[in-house]
Amino acid sequence: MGTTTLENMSTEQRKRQDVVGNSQLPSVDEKPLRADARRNRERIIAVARAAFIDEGADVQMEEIAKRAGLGVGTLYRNFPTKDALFGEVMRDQMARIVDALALALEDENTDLAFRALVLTWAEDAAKHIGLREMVAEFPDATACAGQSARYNELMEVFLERAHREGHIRSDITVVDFRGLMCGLAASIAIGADWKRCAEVILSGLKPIE
Amino acid sequence: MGTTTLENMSTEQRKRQDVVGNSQLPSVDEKPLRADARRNRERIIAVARAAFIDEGADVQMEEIAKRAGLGVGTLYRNFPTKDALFGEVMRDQMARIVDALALALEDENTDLAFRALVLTWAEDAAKHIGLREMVAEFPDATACAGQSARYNELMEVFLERAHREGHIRSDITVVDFRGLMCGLAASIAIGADWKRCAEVILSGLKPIE
Amino acid sequence: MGTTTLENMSTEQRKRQDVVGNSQLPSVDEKPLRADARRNRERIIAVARAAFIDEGADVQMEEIAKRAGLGVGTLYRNFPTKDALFGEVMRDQMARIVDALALALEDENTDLAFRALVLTWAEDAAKHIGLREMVAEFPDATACAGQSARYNELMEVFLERAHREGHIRSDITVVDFRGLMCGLAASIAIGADWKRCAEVILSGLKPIE
Amino acid sequence: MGTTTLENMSTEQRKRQDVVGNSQLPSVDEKPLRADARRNRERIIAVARAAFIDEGADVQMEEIAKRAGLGVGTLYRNFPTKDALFGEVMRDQMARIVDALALALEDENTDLAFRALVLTWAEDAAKHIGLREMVAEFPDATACAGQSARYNELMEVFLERAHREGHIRSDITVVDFRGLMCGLAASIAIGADWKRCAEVILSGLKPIE
DNA sequence: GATGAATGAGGCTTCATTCAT
DNA sequence: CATGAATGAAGCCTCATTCAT
Repeated sequence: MGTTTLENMSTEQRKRQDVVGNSQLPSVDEKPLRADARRNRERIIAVARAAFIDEGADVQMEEIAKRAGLGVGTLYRNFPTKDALFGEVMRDQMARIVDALALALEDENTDLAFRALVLTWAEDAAKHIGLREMVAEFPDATACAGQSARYNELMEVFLERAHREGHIRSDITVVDFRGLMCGLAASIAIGADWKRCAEVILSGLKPIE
Repeated sequence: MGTTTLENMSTEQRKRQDVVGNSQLPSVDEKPLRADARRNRERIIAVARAAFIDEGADVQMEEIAKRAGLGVGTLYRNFPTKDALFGEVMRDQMARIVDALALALEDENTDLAFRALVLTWAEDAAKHIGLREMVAEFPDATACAGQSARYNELMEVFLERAHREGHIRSDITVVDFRGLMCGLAASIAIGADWKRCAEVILSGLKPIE
Repeated sequence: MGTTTLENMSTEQRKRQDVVGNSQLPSVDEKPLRADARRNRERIIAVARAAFIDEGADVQMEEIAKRAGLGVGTLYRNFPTKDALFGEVMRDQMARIVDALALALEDENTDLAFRALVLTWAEDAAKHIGLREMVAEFPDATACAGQSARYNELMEVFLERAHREGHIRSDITVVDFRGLMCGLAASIAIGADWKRCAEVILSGLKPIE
Repeated sequence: MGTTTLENMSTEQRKRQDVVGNSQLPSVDEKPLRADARRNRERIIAVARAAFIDEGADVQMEEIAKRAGLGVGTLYRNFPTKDALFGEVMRDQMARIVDALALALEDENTDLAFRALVLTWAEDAAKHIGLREMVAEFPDATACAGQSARYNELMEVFLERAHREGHIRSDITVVDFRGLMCGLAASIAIGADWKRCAEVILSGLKPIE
């Protein structure tokens, strides 16, 4: 009792915020009207993100350009290298994750918010098997050091609060948690059930009474 | 009671069997003795395994050849393609894992044996970050379908027994467990602490009282 | 009478259509003008054709690229594999041969047209010793199955007409004729005189009175 | 009348001498008895000849060694390079051809002997499609310059006699004839009927009345 | 000598990146 | 600025040849 289980998912569902978000790409149809150079950049990121989180980092630049309805040259005008693009996409993805985290922090029901955060992540990871690879490279990416730092700060607070409230073990660090989330994605990518794996992690994070 | 914790690791340690094993490569110095035509094949596997489990699948054939003190041709004499070599290494690695599992099954203390299995895996994964990639490809590898099937059988028994004895939840499937182990490796590869992550998984696998 | 001999070649010459055609490659000097993205493809084919019909199929892709003043990548952008390029060149060459055949069919003087066809082929084969190898692979090439079929149809008609008019033996099939032309090229490639060999074939094809 | 046609093949058959000969390879079973180092060389040539005339020059050295029941090293002990082996096989093959020619020269019925020579060659070429490639390289092979020269001498005589007796045209040189034979093999290799093609050549070689 | 494992130059192909239009 | 054709380094693989046993 007090423990949130899979049974009351409907309640939890309301709280979740998809860390992947809508993939409403800016439509290609609109003829290159003048000031949408900015649009292009966002369009590229959107397309690249979709490609990278769905298929992993080895999607080719030509392919991304094609899907964006652009030439490769335009990709390279916006991002000097593939790594830079991947980095930018990581930043974008990280921003969503940080946003979701920030939102979760506002929830006064720490336990429920924490559960929702992990479950949403698992569900997203089930839909986008490339997510694991992307989050696996976060630590190395100087590109999104800022986002990463903010994530760490927020998660630090979140973990601390959750611990204080008795929801999770005290020894888990932010790095551990990030690792576990990456691991969760890896489990799911291999074919494991996202709900059960998420429950194992969630359950395993609880304090040992 | 019954719960094995991190405190009595020294006891557990005795029980573990390294699933990676000693990497004592036959030294290169010894002049190519005649009868070790066979040795060479094993040498290649050993070197390739070291390379693949330490750095992942994209180590180049030339590099493996160099490390083995051989020309690429020799690699290709023994394995028709890079995939074949990788597959063989997977089979080799899988064999160790299956052996460790079989040994664990012989232990009458199911709980302890289970713990040891997971902890050893975590420790290995910490030392060899390429392991995640390798195990992630097991399911697809026809090369080691046999090993994989045997793993599933044994683990099925193990999980069933552990469940019956009240050590783990009942809903976890073999696929889930394999996924969790792969995920554990992924967590660790990102920099999370292997012991803590393993404990989270182990703890999370316990039945919900 | 009716028999055309080597003596009145000048007359025949007018009727012939070179099945190899002018090898006027677009000069390399002209700076890569924009609109000749299409030109480049043709340039590649032209260069590759020159290489293949002069030296055979084992000219390297790098070599062809170099001669075309291009990088290998450009070759592969236009043709996915070397076989595809060779196939395209075959199609191109076959088209010329079929065109020459179609033209010959329009000539009301069947005998003369037939002679001219064979003689032109012999002369071409003398200039391009790789032609034999190329025509030898026509039958297997799915790439130019259409051209090949059309050749067969036309030649069937041609042979039938020539036979009906009493110019060639009745037992010769289209396959035989193609074989003989390939053989003619082989004879010439070895150093035999193209005119004499062609005359032997032509004479041998006449009906046995 | 006087003209030999396909109808009386049985008569011709008696006169022919297979220029390919029996492929009775020295049996492998006999344990390396002492003085058969010599045997090995002949065995290699026999096996290599079978391989080359059946499949062409790109049969691999390993393959030939395997078929000969030997190691590659032994091949290379006997022949320094693949070209040397191929050259030796050419010499061997050429020897058979020269022998057949010499035998044909002994026949007082020049016309019949000539026909038989060509027909046998065509039949052999139909059975061994690699023959074309081999004879195509005779001219370049210094290895069998002697055989080649002898062939030329004998054929010179043969052609001269045949011409004198009114069986063949006067303008055909030995090089032409060799070319035509190579071409005949090429025709056949492509799928043309060996008999009809041979008849075309034979008929074409007759003097123009 | 015989053996066959080892060698490595050379060929085909890919794909991130550059650059002329 | 956008485009996409061109580039070429780098990776996989083959096979004639060498060499240790």
